[in-house]
Amino acid sequence: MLDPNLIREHPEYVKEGIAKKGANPSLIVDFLSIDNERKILIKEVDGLRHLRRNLSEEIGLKIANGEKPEETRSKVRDIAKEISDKEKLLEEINTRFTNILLSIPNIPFKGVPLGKDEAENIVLGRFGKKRVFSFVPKPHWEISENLGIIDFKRAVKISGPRFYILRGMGAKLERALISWMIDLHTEKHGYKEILPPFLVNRNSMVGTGQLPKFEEDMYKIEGEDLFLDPTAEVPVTNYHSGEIFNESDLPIKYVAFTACFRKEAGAAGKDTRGIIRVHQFNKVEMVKFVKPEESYKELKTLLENAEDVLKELELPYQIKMMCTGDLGFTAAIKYDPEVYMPSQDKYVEISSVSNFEDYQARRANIRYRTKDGELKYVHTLNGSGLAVGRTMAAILENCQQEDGSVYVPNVLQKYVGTDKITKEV
RNA sequence: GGAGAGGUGGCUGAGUGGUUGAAAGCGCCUGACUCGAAAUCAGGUAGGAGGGUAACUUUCUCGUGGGUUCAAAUCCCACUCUCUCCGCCA
Repeated sequence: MLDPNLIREHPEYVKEGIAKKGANPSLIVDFLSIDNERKILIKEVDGLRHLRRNLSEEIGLKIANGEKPEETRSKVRDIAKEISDKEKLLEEINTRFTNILLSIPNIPFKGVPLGKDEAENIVLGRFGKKRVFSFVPKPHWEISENLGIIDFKRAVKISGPRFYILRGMGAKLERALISWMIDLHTEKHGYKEILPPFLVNRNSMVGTGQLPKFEEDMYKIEGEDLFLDPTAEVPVTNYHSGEIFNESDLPIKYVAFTACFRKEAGAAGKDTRGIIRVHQFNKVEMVKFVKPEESYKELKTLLENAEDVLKELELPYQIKMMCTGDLGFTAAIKYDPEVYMPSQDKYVEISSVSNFEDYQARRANIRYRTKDGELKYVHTLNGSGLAVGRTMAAILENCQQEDGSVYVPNVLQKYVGTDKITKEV
């Protein structure tokens, strides 16, 4: 959430900021009026509590002195009644206060280009060499079905649409990608590996900003306070919720593999074939907790770490910078590395690297103590490194051969145990 | 799932109705001593929300929520989590 003081002191700035994301600036007007009401009520309640306390102590003294406290006692009884009435009002207003704070999105970083939606995102650069094909490259779903390494039909039977089953070398390639990516980030980039639960509670989902606003996109366990991870960002960021670091502990860098579960509620008809948009996919995610003054430096290396995966796999990619309208609810800035898919001659999002500044840290209450003893919110960042299913799709398409086989990128051969995937039964 | 025990500050651990947001110890910070360090001595050391430029001040928080009472860390109820034993189970 945003700093309430920032909203109080610079309401116009905040209004403009959230308007760039397409949020309604009237949220800020509402917030300020609730805030005002709340402060008045707090003052009243605090005053009454103070009075009650003093009179109660008086009663104690009177009893000790052998005096009769009845008169004071009935006075306090009346005050207590008044307090409990006002407390109910305060509780109500506190709920409204929190709810509105939770529904105000983060403000874009000043360098983020203004834009309404994904059409106005900016390509910052293209990297890697696109292969010249001597044949018409096939889409990954054809390649994989021909090879017998992905089964789409039976996935529908046992689960439903937007699921898929990996078999044989398909399954092994997926496993290899996960292991290799984690090893790359732990050994080369200095991240600590975490394997978190795939189910998290509501509080965690609120902490990272998935809830309360995007509940319809999340899978919920019926009758329990549990949701399926939409991304490892949720368990890993909340790993430190409510905690206070020492300044010397920062930065903290984690890499985590989880399966990710998404309803894809608003995506009807989009990417219906293949493994690009599915309800369950594997992802390796990097998460950082850093000092505010270092967060943009850390963002840069985070992006480099994500790009490194693509570089080592020798996959052509581009970096897109999200415009204000496509940043999402919680991010202040976001870069999307996109991998080249030959069959469509298009770049497809394969990672997403964001700085949330202190927005998630406030929600999840993650702070650190400076050398001077001051408490401050950390900045949180995360980036996929990478979405494993989409990486597999990219490998299948970019590394396909005319005979239908697929060569395995150098760095993976050790993990897969072969340099070539051929048709299997 | 059944039975029992227990949740107090960074940690250990006192506290069973009235200046207790909380003794003591450890840890940490500052100062003194020291060439420096250790030891020792003195002092400081939870968080949230209001108010105040600030010093400071009011209030809330002893797992969570409710109740009793003029007054609750302390009494009552519910829930929750942890630990031990039994059962079940990958």
